[in-house]
Amino acid sequence: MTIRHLDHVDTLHLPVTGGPFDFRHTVWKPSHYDTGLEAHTTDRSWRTFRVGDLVVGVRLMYEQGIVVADIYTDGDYKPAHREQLRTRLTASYGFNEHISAFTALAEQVPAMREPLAALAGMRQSCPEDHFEISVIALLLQNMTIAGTTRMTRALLAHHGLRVHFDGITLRAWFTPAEIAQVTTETFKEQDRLGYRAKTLPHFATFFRDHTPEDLQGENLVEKFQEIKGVGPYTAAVMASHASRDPSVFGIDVWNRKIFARTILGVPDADAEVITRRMNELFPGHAGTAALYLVEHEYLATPVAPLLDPSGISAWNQALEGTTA
DNA sequence: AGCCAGGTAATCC
DNA sequence: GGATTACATGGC
Repeated sequence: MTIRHLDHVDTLHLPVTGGPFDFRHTVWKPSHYDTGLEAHTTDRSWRTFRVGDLVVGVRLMYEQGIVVADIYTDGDYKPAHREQLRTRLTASYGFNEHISAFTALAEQVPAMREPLAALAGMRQSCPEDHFEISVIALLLQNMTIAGTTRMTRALLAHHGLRVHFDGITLRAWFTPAEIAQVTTETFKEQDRLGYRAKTLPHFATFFRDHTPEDLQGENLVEKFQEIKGVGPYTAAVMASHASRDPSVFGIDVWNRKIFARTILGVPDADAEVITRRMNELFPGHAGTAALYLVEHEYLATPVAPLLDPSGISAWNQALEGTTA
C-alpha cells in the first residue's frame, strides 16, 4: 500500500481550561496498546484523524496553557475543516473540561492518593470517533492484548491508510463507508477476527447510516446495543470515551481486578459490587476515577512506552516495511 | 497440549 | 431468572 505524504497546512492554538493540566498523560495513556495510529515522545504527540473527506495528521505540543496543534493533510483544506478540527481536538482530549469536581471527591479517598499525586491534571483521551472506539472495544472482547494488537494491525493494514508527516509515519483509520462492503468472510479469513468478523459489518453500516449529528441523541448507547455482539462493555467504552460521560466505565476481567484491589482491598470482586462502590466514592465521576486507577497501575510499566526521539526512524521503518 | 484472554448471546433448569 | 456454555483465535 502506498504512503501518503501530508503537507503542513495550519497551526491551531487550543487554550486549556478547567483547572490543572497534565499534557503528557492526557495525550498518551500508559495502559493503551500500540495501534500505529499515534506516537508519543515526552513532550510531543503525533496522531492521525479522519475528518469528513480529509486524512489529517496532527502534531501536538504544549506551552503555557496552550496546546499547539500543527495540521497536515494532502486534501483540499478549507476554513470549515479548521473549525471541525478545533472542535474535534478540544473534545477528544478534554482541553476544556473541568476536573475539579472529580479531584475534590478523589482527595477524600485514600486509594486515590498516589494516582492523584502522579497524574493530577490528566484528562480522558479519545481521538477515536464513535465508530473507531467501537471497533477498538470489539477487538478487546475476550482477547489478549497481543491478540487485539494483531487484529488491529491486520484491519488497518488491509483496510486503512498509511501517512507520513513531520518526520513520522503512522496508520490511519478506514471510514465506515470504506469498509461497509467488506464481507464477513474477508474479516474472518484475511484479518482473522474470529467471531467478531460477523459484528464488524454491522458497525460499518450503523455508522455509515448515522451521521455524527444524529448521534448527539442520548440514547445512542442503548441503540448501539441492539447490534448483535455489542453488550454492556462495548457500549460503556463508547459512552465513557467517545461520548465522554465521566460517570461511566466499562468493566472487564482485566480492570475488574485493578478496581477490586485498589478500592476494595481484595484480589477480585463482582462487577456489580465494584460499580456500586465506585459510584458511592465518586458519584458522577466513577469513570474518571477508573481512568486514574488504571493509568496509575500502568505508569511504571506502560503497555506502549514513550518513544525516544532517536527511535523514530526504527518506528517509521516498522510501518513502512513489509506490511501488506 | 491445553488454557484462557481488557465479552456476548444462546441455552439450560 | 440466574447459572452455564459456545463462540474464533493464537500467544504463552
